[in-house]
Amino acid sequence: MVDERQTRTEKLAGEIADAIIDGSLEPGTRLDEHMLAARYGTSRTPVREALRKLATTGLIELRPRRGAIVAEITSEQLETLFVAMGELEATCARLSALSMTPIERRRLGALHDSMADMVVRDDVEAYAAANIGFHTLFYAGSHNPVLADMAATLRRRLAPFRRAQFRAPGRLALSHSEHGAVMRAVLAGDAASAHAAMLHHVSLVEDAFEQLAAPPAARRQAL
Amino acid sequence: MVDERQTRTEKLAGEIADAIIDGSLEPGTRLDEHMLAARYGTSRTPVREALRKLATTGLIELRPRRGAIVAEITSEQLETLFVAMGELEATCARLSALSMTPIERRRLGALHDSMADMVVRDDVEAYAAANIGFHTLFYAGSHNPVLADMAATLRRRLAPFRRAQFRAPGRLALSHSEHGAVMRAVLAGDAASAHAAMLHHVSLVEDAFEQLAAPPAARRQAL
DNA sequence: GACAAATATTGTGCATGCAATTTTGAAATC
DNA sequence: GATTTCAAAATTGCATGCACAATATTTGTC
Repeated sequence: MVDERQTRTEKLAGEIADAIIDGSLEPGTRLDEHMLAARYGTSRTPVREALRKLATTGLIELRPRRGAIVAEITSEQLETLFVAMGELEATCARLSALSMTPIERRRLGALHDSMADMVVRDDVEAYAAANIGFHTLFYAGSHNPVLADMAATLRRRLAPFRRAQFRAPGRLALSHSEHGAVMRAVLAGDAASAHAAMLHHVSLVEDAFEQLAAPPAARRQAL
Repeated sequence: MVDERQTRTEKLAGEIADAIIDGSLEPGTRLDEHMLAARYGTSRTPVREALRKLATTGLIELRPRRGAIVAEITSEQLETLFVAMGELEATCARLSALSMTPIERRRLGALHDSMADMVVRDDVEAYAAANIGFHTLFYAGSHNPVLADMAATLRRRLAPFRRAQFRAPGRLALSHSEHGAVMRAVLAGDAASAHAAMLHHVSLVEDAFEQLAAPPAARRQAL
């Protein structure tokens, strides 16, 4: 059997979070403690502790004595989350411009180059995966784990709403060109430009989301 | 009896957090579940749930199967937290410049004016209290509850390390003048300047902290 | 006397059970 | 037929107990 070093609570928190992010648990779903305990083959205690943890990330809503539900997000709150993520990413880019090491800068350039090929091949899958890596480089490059954590948590939380971000025609090339602007500013050590470029880049993603809006019905049917 | 609407878990989380922030529970202290349960007159279950919650804010460290301790912070981590808070505050100021309502702008001006009197009277207590209000105005003014929450949480977490921030001579006047710069940029709707001015302002606070550094011994004795 | 191994003890992780609150459903009234 | 009232069911909050892992202590050996 796999070396089971993490506690049931942690494993549960991860699995429930995944189920929410990949859409198996829709927003508004009641998270009955008995039901979850039965589904994952444990008692209610670790389920309760996992729910508390998820509640702090905002993924679920915990109402005292009234149980937990998968967080329902209004389009207004979604907008707020996207803005917050954009600002955090921009801040990470700003700090990256100031404090990335030469090795980190080289990695950034290499990744950006390899992504150019994916654009040419129109390989959406590969690009989407590499895109996460690209942004993660700035989290790390900020050399500030606190901000990096916040940004990563938000990105994860918004994942369900970004699935189709590269579907629209021309998105890949546009994204790559935006990446280039951010990268050049960071490599030049220009903090203000890096901030502005990243903010502009993530705003585009937000726009892409809005074009796909009215998602509740669409997402439900997608199950 | 007081209307006890919140659960024991929530109340416990609050009380333990307060104890950590006001210094009753020193960094490194082991948080024995039985001990806490006895001290607060409950069973271990709500204590455990409260500890999980505090762990996500970073106030305590939860090591699987090895119990919880009040987070020990290295000066490096503290630096990271101060930088993160500075960036978040600067971001809130930036957004405030873009989206504060006329009413919020008027309140900002009024508070800043009233703080001038406190500087003249050298009323450190009043100024410290008003200072929190001043910064809180930007959290609200960002019109982004997600960012506002993050900033407020960080400010709270750093509170123990900022107690003496206005002690040094001339600090009050300096702080007030910095506030003025931030305020003017925000009122002028100059996002970039607001960002820069706030970043500069909170960096000063960080410097003030560093002058008081080597805090472990000093803080212990202060109990 | 120092170090290693074995044992005892403490403390966490989790299961289970009970009390109290919330929710649901049905009956009764308007 | 709609609405209110009340009781039953379901569900959460919390307490308690047990098993196992981690730590402390003791014992034995070099």
